[in-house]
Amino acid sequence: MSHEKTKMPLCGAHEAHHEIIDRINLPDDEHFFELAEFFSVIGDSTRIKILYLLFEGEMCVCDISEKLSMSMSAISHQLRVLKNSRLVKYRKEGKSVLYSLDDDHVKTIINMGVDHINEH
Amino acid sequence: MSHEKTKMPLCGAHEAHHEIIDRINLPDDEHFFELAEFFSVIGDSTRIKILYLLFEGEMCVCDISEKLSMSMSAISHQLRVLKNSRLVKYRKEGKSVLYSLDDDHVKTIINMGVDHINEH
DNA sequence: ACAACAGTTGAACAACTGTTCAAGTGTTTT
DNA sequence: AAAACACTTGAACAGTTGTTCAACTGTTGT
Repeated sequence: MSHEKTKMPLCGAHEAHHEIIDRINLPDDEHFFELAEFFSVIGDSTRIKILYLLFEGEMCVCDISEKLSMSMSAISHQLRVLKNSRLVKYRKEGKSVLYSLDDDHVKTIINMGVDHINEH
Repeated sequence: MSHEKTKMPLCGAHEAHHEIIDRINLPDDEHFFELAEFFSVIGDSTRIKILYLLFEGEMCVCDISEKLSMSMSAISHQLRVLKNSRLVKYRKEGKSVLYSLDDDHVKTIINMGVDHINEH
């Protein structure tokens, strides 16, 4: 018992635990980085507001800007982030650029976030 | 009707589009703030790694620290964030503090994030 | 009682993020 | 051609975030 103590590289916790822990194989860092990046994108209130608006249908930058009482520049910057994460797509129509959701189940993910908050 | 729609200016002069937009009622800022805060918490790779480990069962700070090759202090700081968001709970056992998931459907939410990434 | 252990905490600091501002593109109207 | 419009872009700036460091609490072992 006292001999094993020096061998144990981790805390003096139960060996049964360690056998379980050592068996856990985590994905590589790239996986976690991409996952974290995705959740960070919807982890900003401005971007969630934009997504909420786009739940109703496609919309131009000008309208989003007006509806959220923010500058077009600020909205444009955030739309680029959403676009880069494939949450949003766009099409040009004359002077306007019409944005819409690129992915239907983003709505589902956000609603699960709403559920989590409402449960507490 | 459909031909006119494509040529119709969306901002400024014409009001047809505005009538639709004006009807949209967004929740108040507090709702968006809480939602964004929740997604920000799982929008960090260290915290997602911790959650992945806790998917396998309860674990002490020391083990998480060792498994992720990070200082106990760094892990402890992040566990506090997860605890404050009710994603994680803990119980004390001697010198150790054993952390575990507080909420089962966090796993579901993260898996939806994985799906989103894999689709692109 | 003392030392080692497991973990927490606050301050400090570098890295990152979101908004603003000013200048730019391209399209439409006059 | 020129002006107005609907955006986009890069730089700058303040505010936020994650990790480290050092000091601390409380428990266990000798």
